[in-house]
Amino acid sequence: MLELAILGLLHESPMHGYELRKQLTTKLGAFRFAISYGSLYPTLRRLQADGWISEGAPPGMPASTEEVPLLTGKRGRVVYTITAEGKERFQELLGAAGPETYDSEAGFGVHFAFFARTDPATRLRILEGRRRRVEERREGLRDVLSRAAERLDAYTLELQRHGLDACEREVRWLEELIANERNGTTPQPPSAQDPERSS
Amino acid sequence: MLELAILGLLHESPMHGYELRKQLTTKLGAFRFAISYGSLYPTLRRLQADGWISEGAPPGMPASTEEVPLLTGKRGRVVYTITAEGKERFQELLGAAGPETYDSEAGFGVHFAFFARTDPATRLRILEGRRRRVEERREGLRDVLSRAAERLDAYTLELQRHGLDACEREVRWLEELIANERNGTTPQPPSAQDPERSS
DNA sequence: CGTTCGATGTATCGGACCGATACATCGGGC
DNA sequence: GCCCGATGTATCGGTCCGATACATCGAACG
Repeated sequence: MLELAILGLLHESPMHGYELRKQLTTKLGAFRFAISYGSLYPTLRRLQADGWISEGAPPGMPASTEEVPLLTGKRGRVVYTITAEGKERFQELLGAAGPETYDSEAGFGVHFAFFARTDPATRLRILEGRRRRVEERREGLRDVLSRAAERLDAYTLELQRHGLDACEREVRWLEELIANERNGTTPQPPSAQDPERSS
Repeated sequence: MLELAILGLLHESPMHGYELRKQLTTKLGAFRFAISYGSLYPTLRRLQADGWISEGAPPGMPASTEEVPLLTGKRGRVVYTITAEGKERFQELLGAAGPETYDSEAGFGVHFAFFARTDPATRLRILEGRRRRVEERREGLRDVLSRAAERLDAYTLELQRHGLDACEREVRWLEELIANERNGTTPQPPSAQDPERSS
């Protein structure tokens, strides 16, 4: 999950850890409150070991802009740049639409956040998969509320009702997005200003 | 988190792992889809080591009812019973209203699910703490939407909007619950049929 | 009658992610 | 001159998840 998110952000521009976390928080803030450094830094090191990202400025760009002068001490800010292999990996992860994509809030949120760079067919598959998942959950809650309501106290009942309401709302939201997706009226800016693969 | 949930369920009646998971799923199904055995069984063992629960039927009850006859093979079903210390521990956890109580969905959900056995003052503190947390999140989303809207693509924007909507809805829900709580018109069954401490 | 299949049931392992914590630098206000 | 909050990198222990394995039981199906 974090892997996709990090690659996606570094695909837009090189960044160091702190900035990465801030961007992660604002872009995915709707689904998770904040990403912990305890997961961010280990993941960064793993991505680097796998060759998807590398330390330092991108090879094409001169590294002299402004990231170096600030580090007077020993442990300066470390800028991470996505590699060519990393970009391929990103596309691969983007295209994946397995259960891990819609099972968790976070998983769906991250994929959705990069929908502008996902091809339309995959977008549709992810939205429909997510809808199916939420519908299952909704049915489960309805069953509990209709069949076992008398055996639960009022607070638990209220919790279920609130959960059911949220499910119904999300399903309606997804329906709308799916409909938009089908007739191309996507709420998305035309790809003119974002040429899909700028490398 | 799991600790509180398990103690709460075992407080109602002794149970084995499988049944525990099912109850967990229906009672807390509004917040988490299902609890994994990978967390359930280790937690059960930890609780047993700490002395909060014990294997076998409760000391007061004859264990002959129906849990023993089914185990013909070697590894039969293991019934867990809450101990007296476990009940104290449960009360202690119930009364806690720290950040861990409202920070995560799951944490809040579990506490809320046992509100019928929580004292009114704690209920109010937890609801208000949760509201505060969700309001902060809501403000963060509003800031992003008003200040950085033009720098985000339409999908990310839509995600934020949906998140903001969910936050506003939850705040309203909490307001209602808090109001009910304050003038005693709680949607809760009077404590007559559940004498708080039946041991 | 055997067999297969789904529900019931216990259990472990690796991995993802979090929360707390530590430490270091820098700019600005007092 | 000093402290404080924002910036910045990093680790550690712990919680929980997902996949997997394995065993029993009753019912369905040939």
